Amino acid sequence: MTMSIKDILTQKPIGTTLEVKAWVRTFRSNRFIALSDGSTIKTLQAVVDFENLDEEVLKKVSTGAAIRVKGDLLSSQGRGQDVELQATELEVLGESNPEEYPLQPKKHSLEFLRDIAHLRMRTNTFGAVMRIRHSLAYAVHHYFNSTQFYYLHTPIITGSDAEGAGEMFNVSVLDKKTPPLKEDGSIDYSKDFFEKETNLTVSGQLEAELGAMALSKVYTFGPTFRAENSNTSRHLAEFWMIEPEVAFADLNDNMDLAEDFLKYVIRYTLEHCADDLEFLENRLLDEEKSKPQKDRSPHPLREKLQFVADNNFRRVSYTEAIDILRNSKPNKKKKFNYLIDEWGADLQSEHEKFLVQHFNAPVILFDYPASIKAFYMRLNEDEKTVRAMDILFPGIGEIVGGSQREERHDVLLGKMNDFGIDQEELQWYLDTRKFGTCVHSGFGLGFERLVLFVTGMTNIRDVIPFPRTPGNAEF
RNA sequence: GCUUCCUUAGCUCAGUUGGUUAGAGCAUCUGACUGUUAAUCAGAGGGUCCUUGGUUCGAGCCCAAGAGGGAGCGCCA
Repeated sequence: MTMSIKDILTQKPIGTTLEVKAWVRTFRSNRFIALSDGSTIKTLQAVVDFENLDEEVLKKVSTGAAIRVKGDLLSSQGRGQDVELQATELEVLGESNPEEYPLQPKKHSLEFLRDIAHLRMRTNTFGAVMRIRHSLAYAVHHYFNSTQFYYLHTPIITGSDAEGAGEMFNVSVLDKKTPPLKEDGSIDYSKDFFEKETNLTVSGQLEAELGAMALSKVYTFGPTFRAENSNTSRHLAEFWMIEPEVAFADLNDNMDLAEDFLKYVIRYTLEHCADDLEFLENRLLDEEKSKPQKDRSPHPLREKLQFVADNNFRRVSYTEAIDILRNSKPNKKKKFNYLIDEWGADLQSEHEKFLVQHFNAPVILFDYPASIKAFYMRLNEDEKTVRAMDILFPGIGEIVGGSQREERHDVLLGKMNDFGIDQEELQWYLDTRKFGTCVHSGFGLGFERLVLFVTGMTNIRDVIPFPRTPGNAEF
């Protein structure tokens, strides 16, 4: 019987004969092989009688090799594990030349592993991150399915350039050296594949709104592309975004949804990824040992997650936040790089960090000045602010951005004029406000930022299998 | 895009004021040992000191340009 290592270690069918196919992590004392098949962070110890095995076969049992082991599962004589596989058969399925294999049974820097991203999932750290990433994705679908949302597949190639969420990657099959030109010398996209200019999507929100106007509650969960030259540990050029959109929901409903959703998926990983979280927690503690006290995390990873799952997020209006910031110590002592003096200022990372620390909890900021937010956000009665909200997480900053959408046709039209957005381009979007318009809201959540928070990793390039960033599209 | 730091063995790093043959730990290989858990012990091999140009009698070290990477900022999710 072939079993996964996860099943063997949880079911512990002592006394049965099993076959395992897995990769060698370490081979100690010519007798003990630590085997990993990626099903769990834990390894299965296979015990071989090297006296009775072909020496040539044993020599090929090196770190990284794929092997098949058949044997009897026994309770272990050693202390490090409950059970072990006493091998009766051993076959090397795929060799791994130890002189060339870059992964050694020792610690590697995350920067080095990033260079060998095609192999890094074989390490404990990346195995744990990828399993948690999977569980979070599963929990996302589970949450929405169980609350009557429908999963809407919005287009990846978009003909709309009015989403306004950032620089776009152009999609074209035209000849790059001699593209067809219009009379004014610009590229004639009517000769292109789609007979118009197209780009990779920067957001599925506008299309999700169309879905919500028919199915009431929808969400997207797909790849998103931004051609911004952003060089930070929180940005990717290709990332996965979750965008729920709900008809008949106002901003308060939206905040409730986002908070409930985040708590659910975090709780889900606490329950289902305990081994991986424990490993990452210890990894983090170990790494932070060399840091000064002030740079260390205030709480171990799982405690931090439990805290977020158990406590209410602090809801603070932009206006209140400005008051808090204006009267804060770093502002009065001019420690901020950007001092807060008047209402209307955009909040910088340093201010968001201060607010999260000030409240010692995740913070939801809402009702921002209309001038610093997108055209589609609903104007408040004060005509100065819009029903926008951002959720700020410790260590991550903005994890969610959302709003109640402007459902009034004339107001939306006015805003589009103010922002210089072509009406004809978004005729289909305006139609939702013409036919059966209603109050509706939604938000966008950067999936990788969620994975960052839950895993305690610090660079977003380490929570996606193959990161795309400016100057880097390897693998 | 801006600021700043870094680049020496497979990996992580040390390398004094510019001075003879560039070091350590781990990894790898060889041997010993064998119920190990970062196994242990002995030995060996392993270098385009990121690249190019310059200063100098002499450059891993100084200067300039370039490449790659990290952190921070801006943009955002």
